[in-house]
Amino acid sequence: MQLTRYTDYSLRVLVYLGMKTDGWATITELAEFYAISRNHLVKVVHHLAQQGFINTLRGKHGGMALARAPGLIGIGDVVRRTEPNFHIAECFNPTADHCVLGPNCRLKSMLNEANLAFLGVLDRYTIADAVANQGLLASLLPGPK
Amino acid sequence: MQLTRYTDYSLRVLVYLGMKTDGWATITELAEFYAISRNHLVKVVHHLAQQGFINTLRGKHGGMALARAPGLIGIGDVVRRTEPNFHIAECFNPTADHCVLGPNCRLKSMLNEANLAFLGVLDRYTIADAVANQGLLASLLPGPK
DNA sequence: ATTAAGATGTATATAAGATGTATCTTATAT
DNA sequence: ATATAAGATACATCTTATATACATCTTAAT
Repeated sequence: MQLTRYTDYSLRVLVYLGMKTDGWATITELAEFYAISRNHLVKVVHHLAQQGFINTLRGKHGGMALARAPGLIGIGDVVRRTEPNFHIAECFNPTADHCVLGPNCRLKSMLNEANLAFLGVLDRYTIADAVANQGLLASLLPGPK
Repeated sequence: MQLTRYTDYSLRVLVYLGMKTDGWATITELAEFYAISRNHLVKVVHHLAQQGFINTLRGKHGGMALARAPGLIGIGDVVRRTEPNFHIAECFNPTADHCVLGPNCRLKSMLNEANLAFLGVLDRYTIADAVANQGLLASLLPGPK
């Protein structure tokens, strides 16, 4: 059981932005910092902007910043809007479900409850919580331009 | 976020065995009932036997049965022992972790807490709970030989 | 001895996910 | 105005995890 790297990267982008004192960054800067594919990050950033988590600006001196204070961005919310699906078992996916047990099986409701518990925990935290020890993290960042 | 089909099938095998009044079944019977790959099921069954959830018998009139009463087989236990990993994010996998934030990031502990909550819910249920409406399920089964 | 069942190891196919390439659009500094 | 630095978008490809298939071995009942 794992989240996609897409979701992982989404969270990391938001954490990074929460870490920066000026809150402003470019995709290239992020890709270099985390040493991950810039091309992939482009899509992550684009999606985060579509979902309203960040604001982006094209053109010279463009970049991105959090759209709200870090304390107002819930981790559960990010995961829910980023993870492609929560088809814990086959029966969660209407277009792929072939299980003959159907509604007679109680596994589905158990797994659903577990999934909600998972997200419920994440709903108790925000990006601000993830960045709590800002001092240490800041030391990893490149200095001010 | 989803469990592997391997885990899904493992649960279905146990549910099926819990459903049958005599508690005895063969791989072929299971593969036909669920209309899934027999070859894949072979491995699922083998693993369930290794983990002590079922007893198997080779040879003529062989097959499998639950090793304990359905009420003593916890769903969480099955999922934990069947799902190949719980690497919720990259940083959970020691051999693949490249994230520069390392221990300075609090996302990991949040995600871990969420994962434990997920399994915690499943720990409250057993195979017996999954089979609760035995009457309905029994009607789906082939009649006594 | 034969047969029906599971055990085991290896190989292959499939699908999802991650990444790469190319091109387009927008903003702004000069 | 124009050049340039950024993000936006579409498409192609590579990689890997997962699922499935195949072949052979082992065991037990008849």
